[in-house]
Amino acid sequence: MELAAAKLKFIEAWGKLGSEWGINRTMAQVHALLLISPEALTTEEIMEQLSISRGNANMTLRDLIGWGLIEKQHKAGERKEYFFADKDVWNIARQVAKERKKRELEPVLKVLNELSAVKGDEKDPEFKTFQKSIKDINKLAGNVDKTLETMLKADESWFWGSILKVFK
Amino acid sequence: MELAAAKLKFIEAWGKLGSEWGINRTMAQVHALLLISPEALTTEEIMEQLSISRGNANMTLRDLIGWGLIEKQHKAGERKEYFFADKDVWNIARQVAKERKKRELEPVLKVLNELSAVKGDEKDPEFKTFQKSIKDINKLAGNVDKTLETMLKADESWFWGSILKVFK
DNA sequence: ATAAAGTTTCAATAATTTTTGAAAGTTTAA
DNA sequence: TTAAACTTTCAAAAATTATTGAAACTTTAT
Repeated sequence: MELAAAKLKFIEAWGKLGSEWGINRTMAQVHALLLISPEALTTEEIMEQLSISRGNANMTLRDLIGWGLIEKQHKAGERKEYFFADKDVWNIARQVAKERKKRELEPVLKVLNELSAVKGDEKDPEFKTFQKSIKDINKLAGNVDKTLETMLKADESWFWGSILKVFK
Repeated sequence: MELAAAKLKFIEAWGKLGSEWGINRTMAQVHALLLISPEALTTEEIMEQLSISRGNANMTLRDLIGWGLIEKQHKAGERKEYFFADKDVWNIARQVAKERKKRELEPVLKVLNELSAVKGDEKDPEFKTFQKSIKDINKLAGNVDKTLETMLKADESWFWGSILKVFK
């Protein structure tokens, strides 16, 4: 396979994975493009390479900055803004984990905690089943939360080294 | 909070979480409903409680069966089909992990492996950057894959016990 | 065989999400 | 200032995804 074809394939695969995980396809594709670009790119270049509109490119780039996955770069003596992606895959994973934890896991944990406090008739099977499910989900979510906390602070090789050693 | 209100809140929260993770909201809500129901429910009851159409209920229930999250139950002397959810939250987590691994992670790993094999000019920064990103993503995906494999076979308390002990 | 009870299908519709593109806004240099 | 270069916004359109509901189908009991 040619490099050009391989790049397209990667951008497509990354876009598909993103959309399956609740991340808009274009956003994942722009991220993929910047991830494999040695140089920072302009909005124009991104628009052209992915055949997307200026508005879409602008919004998507803004979102990616919001996710902490890319940054703006200014080149001396140039008006144009350039964009580049952090190439460190472990940083990317941590950044995504951090944002999704904050945006999705934490609100759910909050609701689960409220629901844990609901009182009811201990003899009522409806109540007992509800209570047990909430308790179990809460426990699982708490474990996921603690593991993510560790991951966010950890060095890649230590993290996987520890996990894979135990799981040998 | 009343039990009835709490149930609605749980169904809503579960539906929202599902939709943020690429799972259709109705599917997550039906799952939530069955998860907190001590008894198996009929299609009629599900339609009514969630205000959804028969067609939607039928398709959603079929999908949930396909994900291995619920099962059909036949009651003696009754024509109707009843549905119930596995209440074991660890089983649910494993089942979801198993399906998403199969449906999403594995296809991506396949593409990444193909892309790892692409040859090019070692002096070309375009090629070097591409190659490094693919390699790094491949490594991360491989570690995730191994960890999921372990999780799929593991007992809940052993799994979290091992992880949290190391990460203390 | 037939009718009632129940289930499935799927074309049409509705809802939601994404994208466009042109206008408005901003910054810089002369 | 002015105008060119560039960026941002957002209402409208397009694309995608989810839902409906009625007809077709299947199963069971008589």
